[in-house]
Amino acid sequence: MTTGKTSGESGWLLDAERDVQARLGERPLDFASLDAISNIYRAAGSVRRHAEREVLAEYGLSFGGFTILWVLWVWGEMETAKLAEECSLAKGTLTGMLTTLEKQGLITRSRVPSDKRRVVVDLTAEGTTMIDTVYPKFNEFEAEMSAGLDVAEKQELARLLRIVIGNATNTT
Amino acid sequence: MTTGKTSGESGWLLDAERDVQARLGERPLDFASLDAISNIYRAAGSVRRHAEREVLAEYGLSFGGFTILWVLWVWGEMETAKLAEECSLAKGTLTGMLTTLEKQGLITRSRVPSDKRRVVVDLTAEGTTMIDTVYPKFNEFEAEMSAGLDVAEKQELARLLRIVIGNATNTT
DNA sequence: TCAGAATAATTTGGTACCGAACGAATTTCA
DNA sequence: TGAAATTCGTTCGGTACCAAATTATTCTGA
Repeated sequence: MTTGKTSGESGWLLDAERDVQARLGERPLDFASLDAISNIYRAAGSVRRHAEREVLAEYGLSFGGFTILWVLWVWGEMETAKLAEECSLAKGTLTGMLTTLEKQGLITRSRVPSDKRRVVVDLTAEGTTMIDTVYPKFNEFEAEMSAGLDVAEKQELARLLRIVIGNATNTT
Repeated sequence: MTTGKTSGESGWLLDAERDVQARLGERPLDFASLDAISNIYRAAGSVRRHAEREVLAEYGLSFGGFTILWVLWVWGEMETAKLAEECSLAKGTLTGMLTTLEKQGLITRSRVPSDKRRVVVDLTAEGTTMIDTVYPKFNEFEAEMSAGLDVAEKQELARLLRIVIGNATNTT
């Protein structure tokens, strides 16, 4: 059993870190990296689920769908290959999600006349209204998720993560 | 096109932040929070995909399956409710993944004699061998993912993320 | 004691997501 | 030119994942 620290998920990591140390203490493992990296997907999962439940569900949007809308909103119409890259999605996945968003009337697909293999995606008026409405709420949510960090700490967190992202994307 | 900031993904958010600001005009958004939080799921996605492709695929493990094995390895046998919580999985999801791992011969399920509703999960010998083999490689991978950060920075990253995790799990 | 409430895992129905295979359109170069 | 290679988006098969409904077991109280 886990012993200590009563509570749910927030006490979890402290226990985990202690227990891993106990279990694996003699082995030549890099605990600092373990701690840093494993917390990344833990945090991402918690934040994502929380966002879907508390912010996005009300509008019928998945996290991925929201991201697509957001990217189009910020950068304007975009071809699918570029869009998939910006959203960190496999292109096959994007196809399905675009179909969903299209059915919801939030985006349009149109083939490029000069190269009919290519498809350009853009927000509809409804899509624009949607993201206009949702994003401010989402940003409030982001602020809640980073409560307890001052601005310098938020910037530091973003900077450190940017280095990790670089490591994960540049090295094959 | 993405324009600015030299290279690929590390400059991405700076562009996005600038573009969002332009798009939203004078609206009072919290850009520091946006930057910090959005980088979390970006990093998590990159790291996760990279782990599945470069480390786990060779052993036929999904990221979630690996996590289950790891938790059992560190803490020993566990009831499913606890296991689901530790792995941040819905209990229905866990059921399916346990079935997969059971077919692979890596874990066993057994009902608790004193309460036959409950199920205890444990590693088989094969499961133990598997995680014994895989985890050191996974830890190497974690070190690669945090290359460029010194120990203090890794600890700081972990600390900041722990605060976010607390925010995402405590407030419902 | 025994019917209903509570609790545990599983099943169900649906989306998201990936990698690989596919087919259509375009480019290359003999 | 025109056939082969390349480059698109989509389709396909499969896993992962969630929320809600279901089934099996245990607990509760009149």
